Amino acid sequence: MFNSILYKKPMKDSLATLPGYALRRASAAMMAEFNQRLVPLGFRFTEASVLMAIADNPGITQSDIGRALDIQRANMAPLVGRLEDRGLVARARVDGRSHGLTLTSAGVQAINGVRAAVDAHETSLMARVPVQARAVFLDALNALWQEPAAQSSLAA
Amino acid sequence: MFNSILYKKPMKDSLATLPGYALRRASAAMMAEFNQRLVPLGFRFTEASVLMAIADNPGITQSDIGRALDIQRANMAPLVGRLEDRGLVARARVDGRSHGLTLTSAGVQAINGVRAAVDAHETSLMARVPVQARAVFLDALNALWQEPAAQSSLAA
DNA sequence: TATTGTTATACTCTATAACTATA
DNA sequence: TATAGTTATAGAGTATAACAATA
Repeated sequence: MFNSILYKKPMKDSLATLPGYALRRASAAMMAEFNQRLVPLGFRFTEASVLMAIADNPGITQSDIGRALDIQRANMAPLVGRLEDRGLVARARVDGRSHGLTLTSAGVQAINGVRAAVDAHETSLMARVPVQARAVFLDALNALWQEPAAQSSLAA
Repeated sequence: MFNSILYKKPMKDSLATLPGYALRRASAAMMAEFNQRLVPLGFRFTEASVLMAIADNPGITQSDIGRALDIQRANMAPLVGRLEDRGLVARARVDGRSHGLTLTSAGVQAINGVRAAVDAHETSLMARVPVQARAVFLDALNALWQEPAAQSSLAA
């Protein structure tokens, strides 16, 4: 059995020809790689994305972040709470019910590390995309979640 | 506030220009849509993918499926257990420790429904991909998880 | 020694319901 | 009535460690 790997007949894998399956595997692989980059920074993916949203939009509310990033309000609460406990984010009441979020100075330092990790990750990712696909790859991905599903998508 | 939506200034969203972020959002959106298609069939995504792997490779073992689909051995046990309890999959000892998996007749019927859902989903997905991207989209996605990461990918 | 299947366990993300206080 | 934030809870996917049986 010294060569069990070489002699093992390859399994049929009809899943690999399906764009939907490939999309999920690609996303999972890239998320795993990106999360490894975030480990030394002490962040998880959702925390990093929320920090970036606040850095881009100082004073934004939790609900607006949730709508933009597709994170439930209920899940934003403990997430922002952790960032506040770490001294990275400050809440300031906008009106009686809304909190405007801003980065503290420690938060600004943290976002710099996050952006470096993001840049490295995006470079690594695009390097694996075939050259002839690079110009259209981002638009194709964005079309899948930004465009409304075609009419009667569930009946297509 | 009758027009709060119209007058709400659009937030800056630097995430939307990142292929890695777009990949995750696209995958999440497509998974949500596909899972909705599977609800009436009574399956979850991982169950459907395992059924397809067995249909393509009768007699395959749990460990081989796990390696092909990137599912941990430990997580295959309860997953296959559920399919067996529903009478869709049969286990037959290959040797003292391996079980070869095959579909029962009920499993064959189930896989037909799964394949119909998959076909509808893939059609709906590709319809949203810009025409000029379709020829290269699948290869780009597969490159992201099938190709080994570039050397020193975490330092790139 | 390595592999298969298994159990137990834990973490992350996600989803819903319900509550308060405010608009 | 609708919205913001919160709490509690549950489901699904994923990850590691450990074990017995077998190769």
